[in-house]
Amino acid sequence: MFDKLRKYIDRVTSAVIPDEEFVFIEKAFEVKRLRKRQFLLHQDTVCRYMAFVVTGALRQYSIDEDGFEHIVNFAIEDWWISDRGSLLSQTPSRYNIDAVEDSVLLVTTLDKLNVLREQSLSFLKMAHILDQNHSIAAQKRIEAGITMTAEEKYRYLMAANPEFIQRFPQNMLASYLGLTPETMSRVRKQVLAR
Amino acid sequence: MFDKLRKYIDRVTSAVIPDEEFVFIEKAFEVKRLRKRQFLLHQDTVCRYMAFVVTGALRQYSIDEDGFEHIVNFAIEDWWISDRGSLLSQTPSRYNIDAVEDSVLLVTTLDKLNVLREQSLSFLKMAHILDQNHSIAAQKRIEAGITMTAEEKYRYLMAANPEFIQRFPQNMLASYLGLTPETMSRVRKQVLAR
DNA sequence: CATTTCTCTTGATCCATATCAACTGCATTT
DNA sequence: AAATGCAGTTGATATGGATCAAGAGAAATG
Repeated sequence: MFDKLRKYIDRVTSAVIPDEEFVFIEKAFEVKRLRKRQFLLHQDTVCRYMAFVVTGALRQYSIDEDGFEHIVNFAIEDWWISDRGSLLSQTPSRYNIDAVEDSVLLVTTLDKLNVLREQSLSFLKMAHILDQNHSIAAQKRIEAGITMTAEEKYRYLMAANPEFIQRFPQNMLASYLGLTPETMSRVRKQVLAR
Repeated sequence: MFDKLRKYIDRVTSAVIPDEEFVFIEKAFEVKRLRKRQFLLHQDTVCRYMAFVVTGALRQYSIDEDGFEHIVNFAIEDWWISDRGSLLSQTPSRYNIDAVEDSVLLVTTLDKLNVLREQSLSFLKMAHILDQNHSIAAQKRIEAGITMTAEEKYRYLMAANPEFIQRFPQNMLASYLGLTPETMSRVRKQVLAR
């Protein structure tokens, strides 16, 4: 359970966490299990958790005035998921996060997170690297949105996150790319044809 | 010159930097002046600087295979600009950054940045807050890209960054929103009509 | 295991935005 | 002040992707 998180931190920091440091990390997290369709975050509530995905798959999405869902993020094993804006400022979130598959998470709260960053240098480092990676990926995704055609978006997804394509149903992938399921189906056919 | 940066850090951290700490910050930065059209970063080169804009205006953009520019970021007074991905990993950038107006910057390098984060707690805090804000804004922009119509994008820009509309020519704003200048012009007319 | 409910596909049509083109200032250069 | 060029506007036309509709599997549910 916690071992998965430990290995993850070792990997992204390219180091090995000392046992005495990992104790703090263990104490800051608790296990949370979600069945498919259960929620980690409901819109209009304050985001309580920052979650590390041990097993399973989740999605983060908003719902527009016409009731349509727009998926803004996915998370699978070894990913983090939360609404940082809401968590940090303790204001209601515009997003929902729910489980696409039965999932096991390690969750922590804002307070514990703040303490943890002071207690564990490894964790601080990891958080920093995470921020960087996140910001780089976000930059690329913004660019994709204003630059790419439907087919290019799909190809980009195949290149950047092939796991997602195996893992999530096509209508969700379509939403994530900002396409309709119909267009997604046609584009996929096109791309696979060559 | 440096006073602008000092006030900025005080403001975002909601605190006052002690003099002895600000000395480190002053030492880590140097002044760089750019005339309109001069570059801070050329694509295919490694990004050297993280820059704080004292006065002026800059843009960050990529150029696609057909030679079209796509603006991914603007920066004006009190904004930071850099290609973090390139700076951090010391790999060639896909972006250009140039001055849209004559500009005065305070620039620092990766090495100095790393030292600075250890020397100044205020700076570390600021960097952290910056990361958060950046990641929240990026999330929203991604959502905007997959959710909004042309008119909604323009309205969103008016709401989120009204300074940009005064400051940058319309064709650049169009590129930033992922629209053609023609569509931009029509949408603007629409919006201003009411 | 039958029934209901999703998901995906395919076709027909529609619409928002891109593209192409011409014209009008402004601003910059000579 | 004439010449050149660029930013913005407006109109006509084209097109990528959305929408609407129907059917076929696949999967969840009683």
